Amino acid sequence: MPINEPRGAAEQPTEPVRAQKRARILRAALEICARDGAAAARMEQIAQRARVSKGTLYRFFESREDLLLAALLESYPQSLRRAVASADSEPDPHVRLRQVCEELAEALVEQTAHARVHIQVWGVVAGTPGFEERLLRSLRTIHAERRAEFEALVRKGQAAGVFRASVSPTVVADALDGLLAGFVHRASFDPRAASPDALLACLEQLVIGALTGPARQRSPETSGRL
Amino acid sequence: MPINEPRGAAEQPTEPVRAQKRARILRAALEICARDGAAAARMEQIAQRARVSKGTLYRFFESREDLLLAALLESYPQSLRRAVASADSEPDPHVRLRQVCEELAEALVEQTAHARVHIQVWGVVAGTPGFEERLLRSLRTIHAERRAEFEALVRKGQAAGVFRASVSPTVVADALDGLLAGFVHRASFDPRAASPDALLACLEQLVIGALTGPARQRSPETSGRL
Amino acid sequence: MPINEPRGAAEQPTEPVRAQKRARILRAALEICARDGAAAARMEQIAQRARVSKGTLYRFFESREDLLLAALLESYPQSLRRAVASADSEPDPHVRLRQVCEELAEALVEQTAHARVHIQVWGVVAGTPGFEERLLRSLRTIHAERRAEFEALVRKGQAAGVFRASVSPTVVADALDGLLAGFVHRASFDPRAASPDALLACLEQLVIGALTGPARQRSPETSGRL
Amino acid sequence: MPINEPRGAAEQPTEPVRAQKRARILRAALEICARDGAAAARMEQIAQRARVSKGTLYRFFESREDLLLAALLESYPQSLRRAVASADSEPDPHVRLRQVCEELAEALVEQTAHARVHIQVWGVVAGTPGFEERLLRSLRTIHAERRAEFEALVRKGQAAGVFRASVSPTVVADALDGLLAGFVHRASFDPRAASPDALLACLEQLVIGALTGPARQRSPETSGRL
DNA sequence: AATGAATGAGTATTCATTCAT
DNA sequence: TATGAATGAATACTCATTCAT
Repeated sequence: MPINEPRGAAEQPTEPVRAQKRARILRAALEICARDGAAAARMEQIAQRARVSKGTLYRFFESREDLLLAALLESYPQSLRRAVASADSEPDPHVRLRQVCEELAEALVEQTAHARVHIQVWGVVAGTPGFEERLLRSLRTIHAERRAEFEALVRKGQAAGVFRASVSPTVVADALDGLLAGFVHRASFDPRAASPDALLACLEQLVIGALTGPARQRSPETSGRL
Repeated sequence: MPINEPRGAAEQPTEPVRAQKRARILRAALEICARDGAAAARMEQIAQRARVSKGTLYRFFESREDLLLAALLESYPQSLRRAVASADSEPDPHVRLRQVCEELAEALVEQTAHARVHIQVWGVVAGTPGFEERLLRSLRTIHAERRAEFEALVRKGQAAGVFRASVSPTVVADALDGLLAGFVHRASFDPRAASPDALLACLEQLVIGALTGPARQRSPETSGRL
Repeated sequence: MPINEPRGAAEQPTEPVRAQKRARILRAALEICARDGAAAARMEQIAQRARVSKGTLYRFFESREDLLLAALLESYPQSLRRAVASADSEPDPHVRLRQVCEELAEALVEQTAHARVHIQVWGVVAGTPGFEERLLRSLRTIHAERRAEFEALVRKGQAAGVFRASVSPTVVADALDGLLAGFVHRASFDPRAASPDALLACLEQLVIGALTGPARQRSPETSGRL
Repeated sequence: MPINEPRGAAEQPTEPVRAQKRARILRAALEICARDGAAAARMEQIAQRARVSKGTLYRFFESREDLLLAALLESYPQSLRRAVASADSEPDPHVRLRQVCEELAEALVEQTAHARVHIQVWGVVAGTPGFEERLLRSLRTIHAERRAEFEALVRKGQAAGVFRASVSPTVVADALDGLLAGFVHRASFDPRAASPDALLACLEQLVIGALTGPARQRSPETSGRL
């Protein structure tokens, strides 16, 4: 096999380098957007931060809009999906539901930081034909996937007979997604009030409560404290 | 004090004219932001639509940021507060809660339209020292007031003994506000999925359910009343 | 009448000022094109020379192409038409023909200076859709008018019986126009060889000769000297 | 000297390859200039069409101006000289003169196509010190050579006693060259009006007419031979 | 010698803001 | 007070040229 190495070696090193450069550019753009706002993100500044020249930016992205949108979208999935990406191996729906709620609360802070960039870039991309559509489509997909996961979780618990059948899985999924989105939104201008704890309390008292019954939210001795 | 009226009469007629002109400018700015995005809202265009000259704009607002922010903030309260401003006279907390939920669902569409402007203007104002802070402070106030109203409503029902005491009024207020904000956010890119009906279902099954008990929520004899 | 003056005076001064400014801009552009070439004519430079700001340029012309083309076209007619614009009152076709030939020879120098600008601007405008077509259409018109004048002159002389009827007026017009254009072209890179005298000799020996007969080009005693 | 061939054989094969590559580059440049205009001729595009890399271009030409100017100048002689390069063996000056006129008319179309490139490249080169001078010097030489050929033709005919001695050979040469240049110029924006036929008519009625006398030009017995 | 990725100087254009009228 | 002509700072993007491979 070492005999074949050289052939590929001549090209292989190129790709990682290119990918790294691209990643550096996107990270630079994201950092600047988060700090100064996307409207203030100059190509020159992004290039400097990524340690490339202005011209190089255009070897990777067609335009400023293209670059900023890529920076947003390629940072989105990780941030949003991580919320429900934890070990799916937990068999007990009760425990799993609780885990998911806690993960959502934990994700709040990170997502809030992202929300700022999201708004910034949306503002830049809005009105640019094609780009806004790409952004919207991407968001729809992400949220739809997240809701589908929530819904599957509820159905599994209902099938197992541990969650109330009277509550619609769709509604629960909408509520989980909606509460997270709402808290992210509010946290972007009022992080103190829209805290992870407050989100967790909502999820426990309303969502878990609806699925498991008000008296058994968690365990008798702790429910009173929440 | 009608007695004082005549005194100011010499200039009073001027004031309404000035106020009207200011309102015309703000309305023009808002319409253009809603249609083309704030980034595309040119001072020239705003002036034309408001039927004043470009120079006049600067007799009312210090800068473009100032004008756009004013257009956003002064349109905010109406849109947000209207959601809970309806007849507060309803004495029955059950009915009142239901009304509020329906009002929230109804407000969704209008608020979604406003969310677009909100994002646009935020993008413009972001990075302008002072202005962004004004925007955030204003948002905090609006949401705090809204949550206070929700909370008062819950407390009243609990005091009357018709709402469960085990649910925290704060949590319910957070959830109402959060669900609305989340649905508004999602509706801004997926209005079909984040429909008023879906929001209403969440509010009914989770919020009303938590306050009034799951058993009454769906039972034949009570569902009609809700 | 002085009573009416003030009314018009309030607006009238504006128009001349505007027209003067426009003319200043065009002259500045033309001078720079003639000296450095149109490709090197920067908007900044034109603005400085016209003593206006860069932004003002765009209040008069949509784009750089628009400005340069206007500078070329609005300087064209004068230069080209002057060649045959002299007193048309001369009744004797012989004398008139001779006058026209001398005028053409005199126009050579000025037109040659213009030819440089012409080439420069054409190079800039070429490839800009719409602008190149405007340039070509304008040129066609100018040359067609000039040839029509030449043709009319010949016909008049033939009708009077003083020019040979065997020579086609169209051909003479083509030749006059062609010789002038050819000499202008050559003079643009070899002004010494393509001199007004050389052009005049061509016109006399060939064109006048063809119309009036080889022996009588002018008068017996001078024909030998030419 | 075929004997010397082998010695250089080690590198000679390289030379043709190099020359071919150079020719490919020039042809590519010319084609692109003719189609899109010289201002739009990108080094990248020229390289692609010539099937070499951008870097290679600079092993043959110092700069873009150098390359475009070479493309223009090295295509010029062929185009211009071909007009009078045909069989010089014709002994009869009458026939030869007629041939040359017909060749000029035929050359018009091709030269007009070339004129476009000429203008384009001139526009690019103008203002670049040194290059513009090279262009002008080259043009002067080409036209001087052409006029010298015309002049020699006339002198030969006059020496043989078949052309009128009263017409200056220099003037005829100027007129032939001037008419061709003028028609080429005009054909570049009005190819319909400045047709080969129109040029031929001018040459026949004026130039040939002046040399052979108006009476013989159209008389039945000679017109067939012309 | 050949390649083509990287560079960065160079510029047309926009538009918020000013201020003479 | 209102106007809108004038201003000029600010910036995305291009492309000739270089040079490490």
